Amino acid sequence: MTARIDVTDRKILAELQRDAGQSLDEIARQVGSSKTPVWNRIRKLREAGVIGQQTMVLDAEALGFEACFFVLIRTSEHEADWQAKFLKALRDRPEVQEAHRLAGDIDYILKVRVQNARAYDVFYQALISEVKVHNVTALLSMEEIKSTTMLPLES
Amino acid sequence: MTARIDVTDRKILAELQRDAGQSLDEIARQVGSSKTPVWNRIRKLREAGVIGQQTMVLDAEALGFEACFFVLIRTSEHEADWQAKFLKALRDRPEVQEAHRLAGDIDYILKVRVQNARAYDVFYQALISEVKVHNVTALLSMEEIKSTTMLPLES
DNA sequence: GATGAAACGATCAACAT
DNA sequence: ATGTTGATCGTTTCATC
Repeated sequence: MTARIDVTDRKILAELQRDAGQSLDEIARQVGSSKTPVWNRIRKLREAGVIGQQTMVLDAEALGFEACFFVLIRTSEHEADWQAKFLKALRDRPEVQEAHRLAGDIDYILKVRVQNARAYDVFYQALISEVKVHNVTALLSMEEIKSTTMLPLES
Repeated sequence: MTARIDVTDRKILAELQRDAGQSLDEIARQVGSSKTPVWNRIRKLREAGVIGQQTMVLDAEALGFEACFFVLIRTSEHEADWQAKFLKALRDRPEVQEAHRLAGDIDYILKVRVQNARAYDVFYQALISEVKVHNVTALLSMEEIKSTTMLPLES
């Protein structure tokens, strides 16, 4: 299933996640190879789904998204169709940037990025009116110390 | 300070975060403009810091990062130099993908991506030996329902 | 894995509105 | 001031060795 990913592949991936804008020549130089083999590897990694979306990371604050909440959710419902409905609600709401189902006491965690506290409340009210949840705790971020999607690929 | 960002800028940004690989011509067509003005706007947004890193999002699981933890941290220390040391520790550790300072009861939340539970323990032991923390709760992700850095820019 | 050719895209200057 | 055109240059893509 999973294609074998060797040291050169990992170096290429490390470069691509660091700066997806650089040219093949630059990447080839960094990984100690040349254009064509690098290009073929990238194509294969893309086909295998190892490489996903290519995006520009934007400055949330500059665009008016000044509030960020982490939301801890406990629920008493664990039937399949409740879950399907809940997951769909999360996937459909663009303010939800992350959603994970957890092991243990707390069932779900969300990261929600909104304009301000009032916009969070609108989101919250809409969510709880759509699906029943037992307990919700919102943690308000005061400062984003770090935020990256980069994986440490130096192995 | 913050440059005015108009509707066209927002449309361009929406396209760039959706797919940073598309050509200027495509973007221009999508936003109803043409190449040069779009290019000038992108340059300005880049200079203003609204556009940050250009990256490829990789499949963490395919690369062997099979465990993801959210870590809730309480501390009793609130002096400036403790904080500086703590923040530096977080920024220096590549397994920390997100770190936020919070309002309220819990002081910090981290998102930590590692190979497996044992690698998390190594990280945890290293962190608490570097800086004193009062209380740590780790939430283990069982399923990544959603993960994006995209901001909802349809305003 | 290297070479090179053809298609394509970015960048910028000169021009037009 | 802002949009349009096109020339130039670099890059990607792919066939061939």
